[in-house]
Amino acid sequence: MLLVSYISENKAEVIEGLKKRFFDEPEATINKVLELDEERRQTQKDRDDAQAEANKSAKQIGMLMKSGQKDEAEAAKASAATNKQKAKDLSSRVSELEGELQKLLYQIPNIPRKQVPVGKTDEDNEVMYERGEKPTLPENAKPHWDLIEQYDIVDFELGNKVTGAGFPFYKGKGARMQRALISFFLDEATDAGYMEVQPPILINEASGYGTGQLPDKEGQMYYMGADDLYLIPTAEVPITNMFRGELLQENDLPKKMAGHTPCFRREAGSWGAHVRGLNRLHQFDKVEIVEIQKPEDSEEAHERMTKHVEMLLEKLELPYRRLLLCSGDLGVNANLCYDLEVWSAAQGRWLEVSSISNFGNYQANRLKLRYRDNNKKTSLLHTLNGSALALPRVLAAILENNQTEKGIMIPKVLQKYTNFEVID
RNA sequence: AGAGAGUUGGCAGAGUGGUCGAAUGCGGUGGUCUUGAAAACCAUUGUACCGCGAGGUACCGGGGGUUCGAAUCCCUCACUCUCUGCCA
Repeated sequence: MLLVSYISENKAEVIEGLKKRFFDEPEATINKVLELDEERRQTQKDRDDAQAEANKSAKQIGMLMKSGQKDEAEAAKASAATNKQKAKDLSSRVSELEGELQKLLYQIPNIPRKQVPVGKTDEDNEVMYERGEKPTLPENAKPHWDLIEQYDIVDFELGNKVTGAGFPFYKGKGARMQRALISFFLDEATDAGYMEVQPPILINEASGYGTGQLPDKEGQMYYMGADDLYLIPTAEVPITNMFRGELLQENDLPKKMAGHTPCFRREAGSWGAHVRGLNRLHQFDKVEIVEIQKPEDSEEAHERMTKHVEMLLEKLELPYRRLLLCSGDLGVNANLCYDLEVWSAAQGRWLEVSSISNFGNYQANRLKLRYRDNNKKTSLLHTLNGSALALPRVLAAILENNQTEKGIMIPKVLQKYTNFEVID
């Protein structure tokens, strides 16, 4: 969430940013925030004063009791009680105001950076560039959902029986491909300086609020009511929350972590066109990279992370393009986001395989994630993350793009992980 | 899962109703001394909110309660440890 101090110091810019996002009634909302904050401050001041009085009386009573002046002590109790009641009333008013303010702040998205193009849907995203050569497919080329059946490497029917739609089994060379991709991605991340972590895949409510999945995306997560835990939609949640509430030292920065987890998404209401095969699943595997950076370094880190993911796609010999997300498609927590899409030759369309986001201090403010610089000043940190990479669509593209009469050719870089060169 | 014991500042560890934001030790920072270092000595050393400031307020696992006054008493939740049980 945004800092109230930031909102009040950059009111015009914030309203402008919200308009860019097509946010409803930006002026009214921002004014309400500032009003609530003003009232909260005043009420808290009154409360503190009343409490100070009460504390003073309590000390006096203590001394009177000690020196045996019981009557005076009894008299003082009356006025202490009045102040105490007053402080109590004001306290609950402060909590009320804080609650209202926070609720409002949770609804306000991050402010898009200047370079973010204005647009409402993914069609308005800006294609920055394309890399790699689109393959020429044989005449009888098939989409991946046919290929996985032909080679019996992913089984949706089995998944339907055991769990339900969107939970496929990977079998034989298909399963081995998954393991190969995970190892490859993690090895590359480790080489790039990320610490490998294996986080829990269930998270508590506080973590959900910390990275912003709660409250707004509650319906997208699987919820385990018996234990009040959520299945993670992405490793971003547990990994970033490693640092929730921490005060780091400048010399410990940056923090760079990479982790592989299954990811779970209910995708409520979003089933329909374009979701055949591996294009959209309820459970999928992903390697995620997360960075905690000083504010002045986050922009450079964002670019470096994106380059890292592009390098992965290049090594896998997949044609890709880089998109600058428009204001309407940008996630609420992010101020800048690049998507990487791979060319899925038989489907003849681009598939999103990675989103690399810079959240500025928006998440850090929720997380209370700060650092103390070498001048002893504490400030909020910046958080970033990106998929490096999401597996099913990468697999789909490899299957489609590399299909030949002899079978599916495995990219060279993966062969040492698969121990086979072709799926046939 | 059952029984018991715990949770205090960066760490260790006192404190069982009043001037306790909290002894003491270690660690950290600054200084004295030294050619330099160590040792010793001196000083300093939590976070957040409000306030121009002086200063005020809150925080001793979380939440609630009793009391004029709570780290200290009560309730509740979470977590940790020990023993027993179960288990990859």
